[in-house]
Amino acid sequence: MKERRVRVRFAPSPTGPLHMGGVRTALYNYLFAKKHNGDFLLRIEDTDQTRYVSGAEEYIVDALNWCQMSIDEGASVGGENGPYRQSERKPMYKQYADQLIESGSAYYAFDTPEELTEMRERMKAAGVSSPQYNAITRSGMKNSLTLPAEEVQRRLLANEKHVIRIKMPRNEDVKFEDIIRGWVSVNTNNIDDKVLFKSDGMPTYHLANVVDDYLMNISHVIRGEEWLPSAPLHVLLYQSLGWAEQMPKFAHLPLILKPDGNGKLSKRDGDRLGFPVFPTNWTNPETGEESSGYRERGYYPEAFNNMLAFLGWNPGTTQELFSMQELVEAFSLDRVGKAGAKFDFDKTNWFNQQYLRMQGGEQLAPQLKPFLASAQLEAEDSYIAQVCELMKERATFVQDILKEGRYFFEAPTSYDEKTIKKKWKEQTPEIIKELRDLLAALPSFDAESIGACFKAFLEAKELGFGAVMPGFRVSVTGLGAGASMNDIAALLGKEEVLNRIDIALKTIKK
RNA sequence: GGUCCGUUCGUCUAGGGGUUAGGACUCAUGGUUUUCAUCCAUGCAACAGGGGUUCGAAUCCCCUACGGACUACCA
Repeated sequence: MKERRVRVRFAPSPTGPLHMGGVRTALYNYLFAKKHNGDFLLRIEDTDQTRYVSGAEEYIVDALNWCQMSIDEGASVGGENGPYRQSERKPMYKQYADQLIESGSAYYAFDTPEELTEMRERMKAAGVSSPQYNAITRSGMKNSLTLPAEEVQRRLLANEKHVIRIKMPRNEDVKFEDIIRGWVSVNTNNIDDKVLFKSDGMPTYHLANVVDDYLMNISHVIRGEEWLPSAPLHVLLYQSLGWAEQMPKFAHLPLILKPDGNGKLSKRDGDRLGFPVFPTNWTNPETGEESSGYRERGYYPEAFNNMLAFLGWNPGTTQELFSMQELVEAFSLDRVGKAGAKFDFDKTNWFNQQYLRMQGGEQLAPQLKPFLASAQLEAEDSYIAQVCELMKERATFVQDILKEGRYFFEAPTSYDEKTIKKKWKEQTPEIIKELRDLLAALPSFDAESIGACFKAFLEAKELGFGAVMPGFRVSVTGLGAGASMNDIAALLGKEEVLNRIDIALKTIKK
């Protein structure tokens, strides 16, 4: 049998920013597509006009972009199967709804919202916990199954408000094989007569989704587990429309759970727990409320992707650091777990730290520059690169290099109190002064010479490291801890170091 | 409530009949370091419970418990 070309879609609805769970779904789709040399489409599911949020679609495209998932087909890039916004595909759906009516798989329903709630309440009162519009209840409602044909015609011609519902068969087992979960079987008695076509002329998710996946020749539907319960309905739709042969394979992904308590990670968990849930910053256009994103917090998209990929998937080896290309090569849906994964912020930071460290000082320098600029500090590129190289081991984000090593770019304006209190003894000024003069006489001011000089000084004076080093460090950096003083001093240069010592000796008072 | 899906260290997970149940993050301890971080080493720590099947079950089956998703003219 000829293999079908792999075509997958990520199909968010533009009701707000994408959150991590959505990004991971997109990522798995992307990885799967690329692994099989297939296509990754972005389809905007905006059939609910009342929930449309302006800027959300742009946000989604931008976020995907930042995460380095290139879109093969979509509204932002075009393609042969467009349009890629369901609102723009509106005229395409009606015929399929009509087809379902003609084949007897669907029917018109004229019930008003009030009548529907009335029915539900009546059922509840009768002891039915979750009332459904189904094979039983539909006989008591106003629809083309109960109303005389002439009246249905009359109402239709009069343009009376109506929806189209699927006629869910009675007592049939719908089975399908999910790539992640295996065979899933649901009896149709448990599924209601879902609305396929709304009274506003738009299809619901279910119809639009199936029609579009068919028309766009989607081979695999990879989506969140929240869709598992409606998958049987979709399967039925493919069958009723005569598309059983073209039905895509399904893979329902486990959910990403809140790190605390229970439940799936939601948009509202945002900054509540001290970490972003969004890939990039988002400002709610209605309320002006701001939510922080990984990009702006200083995370690398590679680290973010790597972390996300491992939330529910693993390569089966002990390798944890994967470039996008490696992820593509290693990815397989077989290795996606079934159970939900709690998000772990510590691990996310660890990934970022690893990615930071892989880079050389020259790579890091341009990243640090904007932070220097906004702190109104400046330095030569090669100097910044050296600072980065020296400091990267102790940073999680590039900006940490500035945070931890501000003294590389300006003389300390204050001195760490704890260190002064504990280490700045009565004789310290005198010792530091002597060391200063020794350093001043050094012909070559490199780390090695400084180290040698320092050591010789200790030996001559019969002093321990602890008696000299903290004073030296705090004088030059203002801090009690940090990178090797030899390296720091060498980088700063002789003049600057001597200068700082002089100032410190004048300034520091016990 | 109903339907469906799930359950291995605190967290992410490996493992699919015979393993001292492995790795990673976190944490703790020790070593390296003038210090902090890094790095290295070590440690803490798990098969939800009960029944089967089997010579043998974390692994297969059933039940229970717990968790989750869904239950709209939202996706």
